[in-house]
Amino acid sequence: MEKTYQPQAIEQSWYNTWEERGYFKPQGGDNAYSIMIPPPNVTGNLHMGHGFNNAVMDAMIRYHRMRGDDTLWQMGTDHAGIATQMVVERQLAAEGISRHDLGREKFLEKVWQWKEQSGGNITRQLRRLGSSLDWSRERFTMDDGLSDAVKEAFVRLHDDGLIYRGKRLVNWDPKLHTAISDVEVENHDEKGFMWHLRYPLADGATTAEGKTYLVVATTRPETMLGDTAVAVHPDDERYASLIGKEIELPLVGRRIPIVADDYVEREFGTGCVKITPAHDFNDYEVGKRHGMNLINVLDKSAAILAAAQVFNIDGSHNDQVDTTLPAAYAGMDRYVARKQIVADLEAAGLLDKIDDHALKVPRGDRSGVVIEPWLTDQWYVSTKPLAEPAIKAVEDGDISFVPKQYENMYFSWMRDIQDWCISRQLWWGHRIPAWYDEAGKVYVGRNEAEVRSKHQLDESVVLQQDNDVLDTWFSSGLWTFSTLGWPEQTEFLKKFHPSDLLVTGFDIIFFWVARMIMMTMHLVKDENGNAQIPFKTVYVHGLVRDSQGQKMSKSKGNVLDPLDIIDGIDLETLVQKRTTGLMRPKDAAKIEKQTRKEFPDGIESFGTDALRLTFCSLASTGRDIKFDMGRVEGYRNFCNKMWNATRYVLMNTEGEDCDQDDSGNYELSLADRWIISRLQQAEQTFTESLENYRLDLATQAFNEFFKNEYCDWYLELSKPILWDDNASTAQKKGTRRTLIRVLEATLRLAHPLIPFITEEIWQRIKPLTGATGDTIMLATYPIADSSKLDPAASADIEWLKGVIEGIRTIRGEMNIAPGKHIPLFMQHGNDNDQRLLNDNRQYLQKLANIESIEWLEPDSEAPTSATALVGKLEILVPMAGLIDVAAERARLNKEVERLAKDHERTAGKLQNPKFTDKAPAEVVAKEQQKLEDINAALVTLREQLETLAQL
RNA sequence: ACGACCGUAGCUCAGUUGGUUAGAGCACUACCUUGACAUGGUAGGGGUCGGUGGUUCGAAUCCACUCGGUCGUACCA
Repeated sequence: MEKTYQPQAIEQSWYNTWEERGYFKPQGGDNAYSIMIPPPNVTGNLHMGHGFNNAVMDAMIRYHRMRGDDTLWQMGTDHAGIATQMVVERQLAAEGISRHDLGREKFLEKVWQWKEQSGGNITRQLRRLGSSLDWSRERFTMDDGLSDAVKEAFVRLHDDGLIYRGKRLVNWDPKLHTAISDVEVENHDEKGFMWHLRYPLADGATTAEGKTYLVVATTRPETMLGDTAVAVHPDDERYASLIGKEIELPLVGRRIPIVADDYVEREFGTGCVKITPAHDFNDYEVGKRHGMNLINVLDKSAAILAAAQVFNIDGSHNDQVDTTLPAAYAGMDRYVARKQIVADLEAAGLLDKIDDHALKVPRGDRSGVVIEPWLTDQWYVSTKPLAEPAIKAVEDGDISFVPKQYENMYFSWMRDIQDWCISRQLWWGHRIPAWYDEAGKVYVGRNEAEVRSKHQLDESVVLQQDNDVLDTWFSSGLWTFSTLGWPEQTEFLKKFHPSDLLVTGFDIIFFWVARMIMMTMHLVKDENGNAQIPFKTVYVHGLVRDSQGQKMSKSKGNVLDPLDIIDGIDLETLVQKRTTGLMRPKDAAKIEKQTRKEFPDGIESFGTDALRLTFCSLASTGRDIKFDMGRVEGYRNFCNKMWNATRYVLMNTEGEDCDQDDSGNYELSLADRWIISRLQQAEQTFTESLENYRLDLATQAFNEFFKNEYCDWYLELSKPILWDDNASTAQKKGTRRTLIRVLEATLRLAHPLIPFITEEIWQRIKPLTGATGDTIMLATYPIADSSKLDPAASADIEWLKGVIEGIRTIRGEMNIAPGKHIPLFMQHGNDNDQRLLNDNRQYLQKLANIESIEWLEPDSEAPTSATALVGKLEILVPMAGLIDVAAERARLNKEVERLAKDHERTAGKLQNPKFTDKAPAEVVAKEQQKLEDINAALVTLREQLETLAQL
């Protein structure tokens, strides 16, 4: 074996081997276990979130696969409507072509071409993480099967009265010309203004103060063209007499009423609010309460219309209201119009004042432009009826969240769920299966032929399919079952649905998790006709943040690419990567500076296993994690330790009889029995931790066992036997057998977390272990065997450790070279101590570099020594020529001081009758024992100090 | 403003139902190239567990208040 661990040399080739040999396919026993991957965006690139959730999912998948379950990790990607369309549009734009030049059909061909060429990026990257996904069943939300599922779902929901079309306010992106969802809107703090406008009262009315106008405050003066009322608080005495009177809307000349609504805050501004139901979500609600019209004054690009469009609150067309708008603003962009309108109001003496005002501005995350609440015809899913069973499924525990507190988040959202706008004005996506006749009547069906036959429409009726596509989340909502072949009742659907585990971030509980639950429960039934859930457990993980706790983002330039941690990256390349393609190029200098400061030498290559171990170690309670590169390095070093421990084991077992043929005739030493016992405990803890989704505790248990027990102690304890010419063949065989078999079991135990190094080592040691099988991936998962627990061996080893540590402490603090062989005395021990000495003399001499050990009778004179205590047993290192008296006294004094403090605390407790009366007897007994031990130790140490004082 | 979560060593994090001297990794100090490993070993230093008050024989752990941080919803014209 190479002298150091080199992940680059092993990881990719093992992955290729696994995939080629079909190990990722379901192939276990009767018990099915499945996870559906949250479909990554096909335009996407790997980020730390993927790294994190794949580490978790793959750990669970590999664990269950090794447990013998029929295990499916379903792979697939989603088509990411807007993102993909924009990528291809950008490409076309470089050639000077717009999608409209091409037309819909041709454009979609281009998108598919792009997908074939570039859509595999993310899937290649996921392979680098070691994820054991079933690639043979990979799906894509736009493939034929999933598209059929989408149509089927749409039609069924429509037939069940749960999908409808309506005119509503939506988040409209005036650049991309589509509705977008709330998650695609980012609210930024920006500086703006509050314009105070004077709205003249009609019919000579005056305010209580005698003014002929009301002052309304607004951040969006241009929307005043669409005002339908001014609202005041019903209890506001200042305006009580004006309620029901009218305003003459400036510039427009339309009359609008003054209404009372308790939405208005009396204290804010002037207490008068202009109401524009067609351009503001809050105003829309006010408008609904007062039966106002919706007056839309903006076109799809957010420019002012030549004439307003007026609708009744139910969305129907209204031809009663005058649609005249001032001609001067027609065609002006909203911000140009804003300037002009303010200027015109000022000229008319209607501008009261302008204040600075900080506000949240909603911007489209793709386009960066300010989102406009805009009135459009859209398709909606009626969510209330779907939410009810979905809430119940979680209440009843059919679905549970880990950690549990996320259930509250789920409930609170589901309780006031809004109808879901599912249409998008894009070309790339699932086209809505609805057709219109020339009169505008809509028919829904799986295809045009079905629509015609269902509604008896012959060829003479011209049908036109809806131009819009469905929200990408609509197809994602079907993910757990559409990927398994629904609406066909496939074997896979029967076997693997409901899935077992969903691993996802809390930020999409609403947008994805909740919708999956609703869609699945409505559409998928079991044999008994009962609603099926999509998954039993939702594991919610936190966000991966940078080392400062900042959210990682391209614009902050603090993004880490998991592949750069795996492969390493030099500083210049990293700087370049972080500073290209920025939304604001002027940030480049700052980002460069901060990158050079944080990674002066770039990033080392740590390998996938170290990265995965880091994610697992941080995966505790669903909280955000600050990514710490130091930890990756630590785990890389840990892998190196595994590598080198293996070299030691191989060095001592290759070509030897390790009982690989199960011939027996071996003898287990104390150390062998102890490490085997300890292994059972590690297996127990590790498995329990996995079952509870505490990968951090599993990681900890593994490290603790492998490094602190197996490497630090067991390997050392094996040396005195293996290197002892007098040791018997049976003893050596027993030790070799234990060395190799414990290592082998440990590899299987840890394989779900660190697949590559465990496979590499397993293959190398396999012939010596008697293990069979072609891969550790499909080897049996270790299960703790309580019959192998050996408390007696553990107690003996604890004694041995205590003695050795006592000697090492003396050496360390007294500056005795570790290699110097020293004599040792023991005194005042009991029979057990004496037995232990006799049994373990050889271990002690070898591990503590002792030249001789002498057991002193209680009454015999001991040489002046440095002392360590193991229980009552005194470990004496003679000082002659080795130890400075003053130093030893200082050391003992420190120890006495510590014990004295402890004594005081413990004695105090025991003297307190409240404690002795009320505390459980075993706790009291424990304290008593402790006090005795402290007393004994103090007596011994003080005697020693006396002795030293007399020198 | 409301709700959730968090605050433990210089840094990143554990700490199960209250019960020895509050742990790990990284960083730090000293010593050590010894026949698996310097991507290492051994020993060591470092914490009044954000603060205050309470419950309790006993609180990092439970309760109340408070300060600070993160996130979500509402932050409104």
